[in-house]
Amino acid sequence: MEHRIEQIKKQLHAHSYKLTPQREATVRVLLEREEDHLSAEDVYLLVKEKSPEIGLATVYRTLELLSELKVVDKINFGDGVSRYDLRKEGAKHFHHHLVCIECGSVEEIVNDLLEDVERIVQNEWGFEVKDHRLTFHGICKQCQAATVKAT
Amino acid sequence: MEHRIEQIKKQLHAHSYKLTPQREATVRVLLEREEDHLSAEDVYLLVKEKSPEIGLATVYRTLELLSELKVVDKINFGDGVSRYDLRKEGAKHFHHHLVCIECGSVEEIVNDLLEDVERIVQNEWGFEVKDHRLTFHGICKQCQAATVKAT
DNA sequence: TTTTTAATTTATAATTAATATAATTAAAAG
DNA sequence: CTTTTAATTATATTAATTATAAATTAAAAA
Ligand SMILES: [Zn+2]
Ligand SMILES: [Zn+2]
Ligand SMILES: [Zn+2]
Ligand SMILES: [Zn+2]
Repeated sequence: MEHRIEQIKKQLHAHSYKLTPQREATVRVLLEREEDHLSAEDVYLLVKEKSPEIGLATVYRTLELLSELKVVDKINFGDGVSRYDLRKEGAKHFHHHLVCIECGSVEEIVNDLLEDVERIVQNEWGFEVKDHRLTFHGICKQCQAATVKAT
Repeated sequence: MEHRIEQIKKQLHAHSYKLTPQREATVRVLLEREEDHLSAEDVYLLVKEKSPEIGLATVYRTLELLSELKVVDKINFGDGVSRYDLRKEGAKHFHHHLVCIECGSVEEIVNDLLEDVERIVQNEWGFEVKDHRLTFHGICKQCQAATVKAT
C-alpha cells in the first residue's frame, strides 16, 4: 500500500503535480477497493468518510488526473456513469471484464488474452495498438448454476 | 434498404411494438449512415431534416428499443455520449473498433477476432459469453504515415 | 370500414453526471 | 518572510438522459 502510494507520488512529481492530502485520500480509497469498479460519486462518498471536507469536484479532477497518468482506467459498462479502475501494478494494458447480464456482477481477467489479436490488427489493418478495452457480456458461473438448479 | 426495414418491422411486431413513422424515419437515418457512430443528438438532427416534427425523447426511446432488439448496439468511446451502431446484417456479435488517439477516427473490424478468446473465457473462467465489446486505442494508418513524414 | 384499445408521441419538466468559475487556501520558491 | 503558483472549495452551469401526463395514432377486432 505505502509502496504504491510512494510510486504514484513519484509519477505525480515527474509531471510536476503535487500529492495533496485530498489526492492521497482518493488514491487510498482506490487501493482499498481495488477489486471494485467505483463511480466518481462512489469514490467521493468513500473518501468523505475519512476526509469529510473534500469536495466532489476535487475527486473528479483527481480521477481525471490519475487517468492521464494511467494509474487508473476510466471505463463505462453501459449504465450512465464512468467508473474508475486501478490499473494492476506494472500492467502495460488494461485488464478485461466479464459482466453478467443476469446479476450485474463484474469479474476481472488479469491475463492478457489479446496478444494474438493485436498482432493481427497490427499486421492486417496497419493499426498501431497502444491499449484496449475488452468486455464480455454473458452469464456468470453462479447464475449458470442457479439456472440449472431451477429447471 | 427496404428489405432491412421490412425485417426490422417484423422484429418489432414479434415483440408487439409498432413501426411508427417516427421509428421508420429513425431507422432510415441509421441505415443511411451505417458506417458512422452517431449520438442520439446526431440521429435526432438527421431525422429532423426529413421529419421536422419528431421529438428528441422519441429518438431516445426508439434507440433504446432498437438496442433491446439488438438491431443497434450502444457504445461509448469515452467522450460523454452514447453512440448507436447498427449491427451488421445477420451478425451474431458486435463488431470491433479501432479508435485513433491522434485524430479521433473510428474504423470498424467486421471479422470476429475473438472466437479463440471466447473459448478460453468459457473453458477457463466458466463464463458463458453472449456478446462482447472490443475497442483498440492506438494510431491509425494515416496518422502513422503523417508522423513518419514529419520526422 | 368503423370502432376500439393499447401503444406511442409530444411537449414539457426533472434528473443526473460532469464541468466551469471565482474566491480562498496551501505549498513551493526566492 | 514575501511572492508566486498550484490546488481546493463552494457554487453555478452545462449537457445528456429520463420521467410525466395529456393528446394522438397504428393496428387488431368487429
Ligand atoms: Zn476491473
Ligand atoms: Zn450472474
Ligand atoms: Zn489517426
Ligand atoms: Zn461500428
